[in-house]
Amino acid sequence: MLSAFPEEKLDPRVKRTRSLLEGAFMEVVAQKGFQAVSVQDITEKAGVNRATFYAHFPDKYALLDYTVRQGFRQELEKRMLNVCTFSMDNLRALIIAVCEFISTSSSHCNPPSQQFESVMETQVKIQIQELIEKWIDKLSTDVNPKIAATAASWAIYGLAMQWSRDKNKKRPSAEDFADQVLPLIAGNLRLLETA
Amino acid sequence: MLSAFPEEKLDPRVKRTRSLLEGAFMEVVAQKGFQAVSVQDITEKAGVNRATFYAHFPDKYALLDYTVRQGFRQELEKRMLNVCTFSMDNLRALIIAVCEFISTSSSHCNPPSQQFESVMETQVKIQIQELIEKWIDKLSTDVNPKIAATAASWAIYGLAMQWSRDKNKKRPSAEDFADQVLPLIAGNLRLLETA
DNA sequence: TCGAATCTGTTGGATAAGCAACACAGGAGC
DNA sequence: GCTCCTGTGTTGCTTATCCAACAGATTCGA
Repeated sequence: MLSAFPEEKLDPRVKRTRSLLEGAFMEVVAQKGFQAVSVQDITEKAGVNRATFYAHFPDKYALLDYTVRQGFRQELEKRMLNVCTFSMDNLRALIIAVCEFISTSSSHCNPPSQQFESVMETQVKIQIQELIEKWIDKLSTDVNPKIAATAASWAIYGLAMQWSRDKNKKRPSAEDFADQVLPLIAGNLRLLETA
Repeated sequence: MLSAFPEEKLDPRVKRTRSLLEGAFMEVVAQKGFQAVSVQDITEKAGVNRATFYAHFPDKYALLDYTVRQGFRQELEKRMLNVCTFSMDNLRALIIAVCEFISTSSSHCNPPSQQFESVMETQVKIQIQELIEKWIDKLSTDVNPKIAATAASWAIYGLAMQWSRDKNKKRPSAEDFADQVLPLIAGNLRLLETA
């Protein structure tokens, strides 16, 4: 598999350690919430020395960044969105991915702190933007990739956020919601005609 | 917890490595059978360097020893038999433990090789024997601990083996079987009167 | 307000794990 | 016979992790 992310030639020990920290982090955050969690909690649960933690991350905020980033990348990989070109179907799949990632992630942190949501927003938007920018770059269009990708990433995240916060019984499924907003985003990209 | 097995002050790295090897070993053995498995298969699946394997075990047979030993210890710990004294209830629990351990283990190795069963028999009997010897030591009785423990361990293992090979529809549950043979074993220990 | 306790980052030296390379031992096929 | 191939153990050197100890920050209750 030709991944777009070249983080695969790492020392096995490094992979292992980060993965252990990531797993432990998610567990303890689910139990106590992000704020209440200490670095000690994480390393203890992970079976990793505290000094080793600091060799990888400056603090728990950096681990949160890393965890969210990795999580969303996996979400994209799962749907093969990391190895594809632009199409309406893929854009739709991306919107669904964002909706479901936000939904499951935020339900996974009790209580959901401001810190948490802010980091999630930053990291996820960055990756949406990078992906869409790559999509546009591969097309021959006069749209400015950076501009269009920025607009689209903000729009997608905002919409997905609103959807995930919607507690109404009649909230549409992620798929239906994606169908609903798809033309809007596509118009945002000014790509309705080229694809 | 005051465990009878002092393997708890190990460097976290060696615990981790052995546990990874053990897990990978069980997986690949379940897939290909013990004979067909190579050291490479194991280390690859475990994400551990092959040289590291040899730093812990001379070959795959030693890993089999280790895995069986650890597995049975966990079986004992699960039932709290590693931290108790002799009683009929505990003897009964031990018989059940042996039955179920043999049953699940041998169903877990396809094809079940001679090597496999032989190692299992050796390792499990050793541990039954050690446990019973400790039990007897704590009692004030004129029974020779080594002799009695040897006889009991062979008898228990043999009976459990026979039970686990019994493919009859009307095979009793492990509990019923234990009740059935309990007096026999207890007589073997000549402890009917002292407990 | 003052300790006591807990958590945070950081350091130096010890130890385990990783890696690449090697010689060697079967086994398969020609 | 031969070579090719795959797996086995072993080695010297590099790198990551562990550990104990430290000083400073923060929290919390007396």
